[in-house]
Amino acid sequence: MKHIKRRERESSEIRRKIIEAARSLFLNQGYAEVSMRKIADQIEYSPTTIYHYFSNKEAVVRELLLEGNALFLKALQQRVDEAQAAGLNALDTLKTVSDAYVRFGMANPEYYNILFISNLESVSSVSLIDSGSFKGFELLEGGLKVAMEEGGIIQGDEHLMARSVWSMLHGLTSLLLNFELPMAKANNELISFTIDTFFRGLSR
Amino acid sequence: MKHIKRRERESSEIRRKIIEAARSLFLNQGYAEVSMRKIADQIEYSPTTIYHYFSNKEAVVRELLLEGNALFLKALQQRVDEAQAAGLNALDTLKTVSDAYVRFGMANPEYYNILFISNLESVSSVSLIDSGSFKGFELLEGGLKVAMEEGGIIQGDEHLMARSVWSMLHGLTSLLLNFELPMAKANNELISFTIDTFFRGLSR
Amino acid sequence: MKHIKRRERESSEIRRKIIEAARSLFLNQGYAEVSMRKIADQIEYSPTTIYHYFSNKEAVVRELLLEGNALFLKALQQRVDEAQAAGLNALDTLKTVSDAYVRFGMANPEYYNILFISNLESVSSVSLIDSGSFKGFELLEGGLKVAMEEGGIIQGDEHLMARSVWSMLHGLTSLLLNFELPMAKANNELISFTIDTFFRGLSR
Amino acid sequence: MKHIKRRERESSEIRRKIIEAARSLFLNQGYAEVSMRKIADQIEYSPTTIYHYFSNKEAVVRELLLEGNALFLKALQQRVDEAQAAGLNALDTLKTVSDAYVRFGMANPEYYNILFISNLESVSSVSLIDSGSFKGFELLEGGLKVAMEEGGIIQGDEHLMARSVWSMLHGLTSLLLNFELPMAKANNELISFTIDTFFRGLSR
DNA sequence: CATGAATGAGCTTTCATTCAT
DNA sequence: GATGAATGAAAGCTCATTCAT
Repeated sequence: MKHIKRRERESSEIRRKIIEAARSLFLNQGYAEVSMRKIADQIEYSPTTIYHYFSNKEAVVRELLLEGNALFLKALQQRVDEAQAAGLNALDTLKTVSDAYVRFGMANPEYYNILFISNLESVSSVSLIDSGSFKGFELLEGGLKVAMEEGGIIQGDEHLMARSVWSMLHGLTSLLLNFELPMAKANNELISFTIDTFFRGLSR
Repeated sequence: MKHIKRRERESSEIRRKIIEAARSLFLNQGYAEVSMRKIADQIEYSPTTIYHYFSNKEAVVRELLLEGNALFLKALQQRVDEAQAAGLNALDTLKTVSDAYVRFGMANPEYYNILFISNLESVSSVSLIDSGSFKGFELLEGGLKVAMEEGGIIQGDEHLMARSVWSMLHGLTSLLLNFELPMAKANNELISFTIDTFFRGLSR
Repeated sequence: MKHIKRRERESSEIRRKIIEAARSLFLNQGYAEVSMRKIADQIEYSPTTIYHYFSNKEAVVRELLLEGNALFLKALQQRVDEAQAAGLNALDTLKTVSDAYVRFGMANPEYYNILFISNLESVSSVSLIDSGSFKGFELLEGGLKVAMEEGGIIQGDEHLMARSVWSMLHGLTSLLLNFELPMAKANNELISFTIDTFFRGLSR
Repeated sequence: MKHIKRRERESSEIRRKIIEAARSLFLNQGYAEVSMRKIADQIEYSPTTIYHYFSNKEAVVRELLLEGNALFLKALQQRVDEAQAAGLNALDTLKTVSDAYVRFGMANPEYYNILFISNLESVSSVSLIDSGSFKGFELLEGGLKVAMEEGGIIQGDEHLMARSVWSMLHGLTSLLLNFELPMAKANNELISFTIDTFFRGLSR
């Protein structure tokens, strides 16, 4: 029994190492640079070993994608829970969740890239319906609907609004991540200013 | 003399062909798929020939980048000129230029990708100061300053505001380009709604 | 004791499964496609398990070869027995055994390929003397000798004749198996015509 | 001009070397052993170089196949011509062409294997209609028809007969090539005996 | 008895690039 | 001005096999 447990753990450890390495390569060099060989080099195993744990390269990336999805959704959901615990209204909840979106991206640039920037067509087999981005979208849409009912924001098509909010958040995040413009100063300020401005535009 | 002239012209023609081919490959298959061999195949010259006109692959991409920059800036500037010809105030000018930004991205996805999405680190040698994005940024910043003076928008740090506007525009454009979410309906509606909302948030 | 018996039986079962899987891969995809991994996958055991029952890949193939040999010889012998039970003369016996040869090949293409087409040099360690092909050859030779004595066929070197008959049968079988020429029509007709013609040539 | 010629020749020389190497590997080790690397090693070029001359492995094998086809047909045709020059009747022509068939196989074992033993499905793109085997078959069929008309052989379906003759020849050749049975003695004797016997069976 | 772990060697193929001509 | 020749490096992947447990 112990034996089995140890084995399983070891198994998982290498699996972990593999996707950690993939994640790091992804972060530092982009998708094109994630190669089985480089992963193998990084974890100091032979390339063949990776094929023990993943059936091919796509499977590695898919795992990364799924993991990112889960973390992303968890981060959003957690902020929602906190907001509700604090008794925030729908509009303020939307704002704090928006903040959580951007924070997630900044804290997990590699995941954010995988999820929303790199166009991983090859891995599209991951069901969009189950994906964090889809669920996150629904969460956003739901929040907007409630905010409308509460009268915090203007009436309108919540679907359209959700796409609009998402655009703003995505732009904010991806510029922060990939374009450290020389004039970049206070990122925090930019984040709150942008979110505030946008939601002010939505307020009645 | 004539000879030389003809040669030069031919030279330029091939240069043209090369970057056109690169652009098309970029558009249709993504950066990773742009290879010297594929460019050569497409223009029906040998790979070696490309090295007559460009010292290496990076140089080809850089040229594309410069070209994209120029077109991008031109598109924005043109809209500014039209706005001024029409006697628009600063706020409305900003809005129509914002529209131009997104339209450029949609009309020139390959350039937009090269300029703002693909992280072409290798080509970072292109001076940012001269880049279209930088000039576009200044243009935006200037517009915001004037709008403040005109009283159309709230007072504040125009630099911060410019980054904020840019974020919104970039998010809008890149989501439109790379994430045709299944729920995508009316893109035009999304564009105008987002821009309007954001600038309403900036208005006093 | 029971334990051992059970184990042995299980052992044999897996041995069986292994060579069955190998045979099926051989048949469906050719020798090159028989890999230890694929066999393992097919029987749903780990590749390592195979090495419990066979020392290496060659051993698996050799087993297949031996099995094929046995079946082949059995098929021929059975037809001989039937012929004698029916009181056929030597010439007619030869003809019906020839038919059995071709039928065996068509009914067991994978074995026929292993035995007579694939050139399994690596497995040449199987003693030819014990092989079905050798025994089959002797059977053929013996039949020819008797037929000569009976006066059904011309006098001559029965060894040479046996090789000759074998050639004809092998050509017939292997063309039928591996070259379904578009003009292929009635295989049965071809078989009987060829055998009849050849033995008419041998008749006095 | 000289320059160009030399280049072309060199070009062809390497092409030659490549397919010679492939041919030799084919002969000595079988199709599975023909690898781009091994070819490259044998001709002492880098594997990449081969891709200058052939677009992929299949193209190399296809060239071999085409070449074999051509040589095969040429060998048969030549014997036909000789027979006609010598004024042979149709039956004797068939017999000498049969001999040529077997001689070709023995003289060019690698080609014979490629053409008629290895089942090169991947290369089936070579049109069967144009193939040497098909043309050779037609030649055989035609000869049989004439022989019937001349009264040298029995009346019958010349198509069936051609398949039958082909079977006999193929069996003879492939046994000679791939099964040097220990009892092998006089191959020449076997060849003529088998051909004679078969055609005696066909004679009226 | 059975297997998970691991590997070195090999596979076909594409890449950017250089060099001589 | 243009190219054919050539390559080293790297890609994703499969193979038979060994070893410790």
